[in-house]
Amino acid sequence: MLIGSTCIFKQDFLNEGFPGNWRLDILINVISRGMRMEKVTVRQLVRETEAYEDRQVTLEGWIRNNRDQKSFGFIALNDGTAFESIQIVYEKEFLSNYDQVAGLGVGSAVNVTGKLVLTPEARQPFEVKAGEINLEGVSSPDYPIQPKRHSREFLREVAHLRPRTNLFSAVFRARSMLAFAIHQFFQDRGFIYLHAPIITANDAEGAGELFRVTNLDPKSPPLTDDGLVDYSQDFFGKRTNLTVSGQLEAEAYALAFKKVYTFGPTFRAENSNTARHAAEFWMIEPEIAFADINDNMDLAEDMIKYLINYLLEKAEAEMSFFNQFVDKGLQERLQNIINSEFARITYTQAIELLQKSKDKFEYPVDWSSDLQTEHERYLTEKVFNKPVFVTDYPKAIKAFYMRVNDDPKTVAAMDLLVPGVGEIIGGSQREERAEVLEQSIADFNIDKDDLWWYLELRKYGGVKHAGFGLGFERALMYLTGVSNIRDVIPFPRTVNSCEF
RNA sequence: UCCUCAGUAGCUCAACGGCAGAGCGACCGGCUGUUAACCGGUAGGUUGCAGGUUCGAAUCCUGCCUGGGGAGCCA
Repeated sequence: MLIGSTCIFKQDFLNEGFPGNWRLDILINVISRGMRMEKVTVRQLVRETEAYEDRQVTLEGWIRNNRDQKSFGFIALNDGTAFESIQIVYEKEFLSNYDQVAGLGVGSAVNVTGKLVLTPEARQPFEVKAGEINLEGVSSPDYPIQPKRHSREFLREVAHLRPRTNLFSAVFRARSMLAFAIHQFFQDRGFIYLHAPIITANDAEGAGELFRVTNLDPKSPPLTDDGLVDYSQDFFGKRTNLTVSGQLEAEAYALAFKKVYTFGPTFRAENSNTARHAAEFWMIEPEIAFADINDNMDLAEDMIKYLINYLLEKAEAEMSFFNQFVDKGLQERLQNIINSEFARITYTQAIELLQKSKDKFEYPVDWSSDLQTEHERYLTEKVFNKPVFVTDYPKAIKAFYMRVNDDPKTVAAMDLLVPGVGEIIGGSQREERAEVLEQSIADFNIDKDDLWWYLELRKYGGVKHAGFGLGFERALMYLTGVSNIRDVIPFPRTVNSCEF
């Protein structure tokens, strides 16, 4: 305790600056702060247990569980800095407010000072013997999170409290780490992080239904002579919406920085009600110049493997929790993926595989229509049992900007399918030839005036380039085994649901 | 949007045409090392909403609402 407090004293002293005129009140203040117990986090205690052995520590956190007996009791304390909770032992003999502490309910916030002792015989490796427990914030008896299993559906209704459960503590710690890993991966490889606009007038891509952005009066918007809403009088002087993709902007920056990535929120107003769709989600969109579809797949494969590796290494407690309680066999499966090559097949080969299959499909398999979920699952789960790139789809079922192959019925598209989640990445080599691109824009009935700048990229030093979009939440689902996208977003926004 | 299943105590569920119940949680008490502690007791209900059938409806029928699973759309 003395060693610890001496340390704090010096630290505080330096932070305060050296007082020019010594005043008693300041001196007392500084000394009393220095005399306080060393404030630590659960994370520190779990990671450097030996360093704190037999030392006095002060913890602040929330009660996960409180069991009292006649003259002693146990608190499971969690402060959110680590997945683990710490056992606090308190005894009537040493605690003046024993009865108050014994009566504290789950969810209450306390400040605990006590000695860390190793408990090699017990289920937990160490515990803190409390000398003092002070109430920071009481929790009412109707606190909905109990020390027992709750359904995910119920926890979604208390999304403001669910991060205090084991599952969501692990999920959102993993989410944070995964976001960091994405930046690490690209930054290490010389990519420039691009903030693509959130508000855009570009609705030509057809990636999804749009959320309109306007500040016109919804009751009486200005009208044109035709009786339509006159968006020329709107804030931006034209129709605008929330972004459905930063890809087109990313292409412009790739043709300046060579390698860029976006990582930000994306909005789609699709009326889709599934476990893997949300109206607001995050997307990562790398774009690389002087690169073709194979470079694109190499990048995607490296990235997925990097992300898996990162979480397995840095989120050990969380990953083993997922493995035990969410998805048995998760760790083994992920380990296998790191060590295996992703399969790569063309759409045409995929169709052949499906046609040869003995499995009966609800939807017919024929060249020219898109692969159904059941087809994708068959390929990635039954044929390969690992991630599969499917490339070179028919032109008609893919987006206008994808590069037309020499055949010329197909385009250089690539989707990455993974077991359990389905499509996790969609990407392509982009059409860099101005005249071919203009033809595609015409074929898709898009007004080329809207894309004048996009076309100019082909006019001024346009080169072959490629990129893809990774759904951040889908990646997180894949890596944690959590099967509903609503459980990997802090406050999910889906059709008819925007609580919190 | 379509298909499908479900909605009963704070939570998880039982009762399936005849007295609305259990476990956990809450509250009160007991217990000298608990760890989703244990033991005893108490309270807690407009059975999602509206209508219908019936002597009688949580239970059967119709509509609506909400949620789960699947499909489409996609990341």
